[in-house]
Amino acid sequence: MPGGCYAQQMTKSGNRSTSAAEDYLERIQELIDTKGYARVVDIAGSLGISQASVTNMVKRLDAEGFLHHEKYRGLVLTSEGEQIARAISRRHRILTDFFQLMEVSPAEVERDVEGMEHHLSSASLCVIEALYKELSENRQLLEKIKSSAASSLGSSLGKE
Amino acid sequence: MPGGCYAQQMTKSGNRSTSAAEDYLERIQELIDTKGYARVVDIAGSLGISQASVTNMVKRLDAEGFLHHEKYRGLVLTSEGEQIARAISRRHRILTDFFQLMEVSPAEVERDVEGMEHHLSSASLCVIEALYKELSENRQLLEKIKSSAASSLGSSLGKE
DNA sequence: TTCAAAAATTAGGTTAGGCTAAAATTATTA
DNA sequence: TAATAATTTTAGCCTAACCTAATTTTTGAA
Repeated sequence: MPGGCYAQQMTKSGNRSTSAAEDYLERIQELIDTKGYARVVDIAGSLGISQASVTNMVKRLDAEGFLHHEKYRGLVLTSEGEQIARAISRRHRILTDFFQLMEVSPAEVERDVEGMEHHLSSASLCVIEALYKELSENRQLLEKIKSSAASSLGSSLGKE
Repeated sequence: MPGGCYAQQMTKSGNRSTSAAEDYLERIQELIDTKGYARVVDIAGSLGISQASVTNMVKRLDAEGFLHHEKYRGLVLTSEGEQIARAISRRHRILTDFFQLMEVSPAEVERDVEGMEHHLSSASLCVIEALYKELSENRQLLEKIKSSAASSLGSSLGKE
């Protein structure tokens, strides 16, 4: 079966990417995909943090080999950085698809996925992916699960 | 339906509990449940951090109203602290049950759940719970999902 | 082509959550 | 009960990741 559930998040060289670093790489890749380039000001806007913070992190990501940065000029991801960005973004998509299918509210999906995407093993991700596949092909089952979830959610105060 | 999917993680007073604080509260409750008391040295051992760090966090949790601490003596959770501990511990159980059912390896389940349990909305948790219920009653479906997950995992390098 | 606005960087500061080493307190045992 | 061991706390330090304010560089419009 093609499109397997790969999801490595470590680098060959042993460099550890933190959750924050992974978020930056993911956004940078997104910006490059959509606009062709990623400026500090756009990264900052997209992540909701200051430009100064972005500059600092970019410096660090350069030092760690995830991207190349030329001062006042621009940046490009290395293959290592791009690999991480793609992996995170794939996790993001799988998790988002899954929770959206289950009709969790958009705001909650976003928050939950953002919180989870850096922490799931490949195995668990594959489980989510398999469930998504099954439930999107089996609407009757999907309805059963959704109503079961909704009824137990109903008997509580909710959280957000 | 009893035993609804409540999972609030905020306090009435508006005190925000961070992930770290929630981990402490969860462990403290566990220790109290099993040994009757929670000492600094045991909390430290259980979380794998230094006793000094525990003392500091305990001071903070006291100041924020999650527990009462008497120096050199001991500590007890307030109802607010206990409420958070129970909520987190319930999330922990639901997630662990789910991934165990899916035959994710024990080490991965532990890491994944630890990473997720502080970030999931009630709605998403209810979905997981509903899936657990359905899959544990429908072995045929369970096998289908597991083999689908395993096959897509197989076509990758894995991660851990 | 110059100069103001925009973008990027630097400098210096904060907070959370860790750490070690040393001091203080409590518990245990000879 | 006195000394040693265990536990807890304090003091001081570190890192990641953010911040604001000030400065430098680049860009774009008159």
